[in-house]
Amino acid sequence: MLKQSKLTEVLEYINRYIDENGFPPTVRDMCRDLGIKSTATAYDYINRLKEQGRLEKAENKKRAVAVRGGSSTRAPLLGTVNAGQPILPVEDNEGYFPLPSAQFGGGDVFLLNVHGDSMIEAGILNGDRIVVRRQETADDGDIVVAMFDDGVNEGATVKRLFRRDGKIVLHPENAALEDIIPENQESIMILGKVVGLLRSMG
Amino acid sequence: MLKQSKLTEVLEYINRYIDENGFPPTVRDMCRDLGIKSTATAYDYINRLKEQGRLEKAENKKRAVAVRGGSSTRAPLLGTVNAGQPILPVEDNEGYFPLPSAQFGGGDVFLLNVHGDSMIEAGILNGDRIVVRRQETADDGDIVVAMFDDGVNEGATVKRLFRRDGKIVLHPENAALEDIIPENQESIMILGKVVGLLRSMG
DNA sequence: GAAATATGCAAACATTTGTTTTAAGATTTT
DNA sequence: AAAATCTTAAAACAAATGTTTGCATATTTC
Repeated sequence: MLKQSKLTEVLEYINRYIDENGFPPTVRDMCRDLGIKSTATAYDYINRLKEQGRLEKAENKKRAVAVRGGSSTRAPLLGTVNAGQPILPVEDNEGYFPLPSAQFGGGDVFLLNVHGDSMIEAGILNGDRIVVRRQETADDGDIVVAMFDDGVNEGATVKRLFRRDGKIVLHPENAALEDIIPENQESIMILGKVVGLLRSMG
Repeated sequence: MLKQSKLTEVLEYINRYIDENGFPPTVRDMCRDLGIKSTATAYDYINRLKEQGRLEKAENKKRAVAVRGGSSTRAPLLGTVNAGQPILPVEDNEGYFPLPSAQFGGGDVFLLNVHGDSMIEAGILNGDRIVVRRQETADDGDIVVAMFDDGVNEGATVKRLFRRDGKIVLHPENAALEDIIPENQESIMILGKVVGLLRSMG
């Protein structure tokens, strides 16, 4: 029986290669970088990893292996959101960012730059970049990105969502700001739930 | 002049393909999926995108295109740090995480899990994962990971660093906590500067 | 509207790269 | 220790895929 640790080492190599190059290695890349002396051996390792379900592989295609789950997901940065301003609705507007799937999971996520201090007491600061999972509903207490449009207030905003007296309340985590209870409740559209954030400092 | 929108469409296709398959498309994939009738045309598009710096491409290799900005750095998660506990010094202890280089830059960085509330007013919460750039010095006002060891206090900690009366002060961003001024100033070792953080929520 | 240029196509070509075959050690089993 | 099985290797093979060439058609320039 081949040692699991060897296969794991190969899998980690493939992960690393994809992270660094953006595309998977060939069997000959594996031979060179791992000290394997035959392409047949590397080929065999790949097939074993595939049998174990740890790797996906399309037959006969070149560089066509994909790590199950993948170590990174790609999320588009869609624009900027703050208290009251609309999101730029253009997809792929500011490029794609790879996110560590071990940190944020997979799924349909996008990024938004946060402007303003309305969520400062939840630890979301001006300039942070939030990770948003696309979903149309949310539970009480979730921090969401929501759009609404009534006569009084309008736009997209990041707030903690509550329901009170049958109405949706968008609650800023900032003692200086008031809860938002949109007049036109039907206009409220939840774009997603905030599942994480990235911050760059100094 | 070829329309930019067409090239952008091609780039988005490549992005999407990588998202769905985990590896880049071939010129023939592009022909089939985009209705292009010659591989030379698809080949030409790739080269134009490369000229514009929107795509990276390794010559002669199969499926060897990578979307620029999609590249990531790998950072090891070295352990946990809180106010007073030592870092586990084992490298590669909890695996490597790919970080978006567009967000955190390259360089020698590592990750640490943060335990405790000592930096809560700087927006660093319990459970956050900080991105630390390895360096041995720091400027006044930098948030650093530092170790020290004297009779009174010891261990590794995340604090804002100041110099006061010629002494290094480790300042918690939490009104409930006191500044730490290590007795044995010579024992202070700066492990790195906090340049970012990752947070998972809900 | 003719010349110049840019774009797209088809087909051939060249190379990379996955796959198979055969066999030599290494390890386990009998 | 012989037989059986597993692992790695070397080399050849086959297929996928990048690249080039020559030409036709559209678009721009004069």
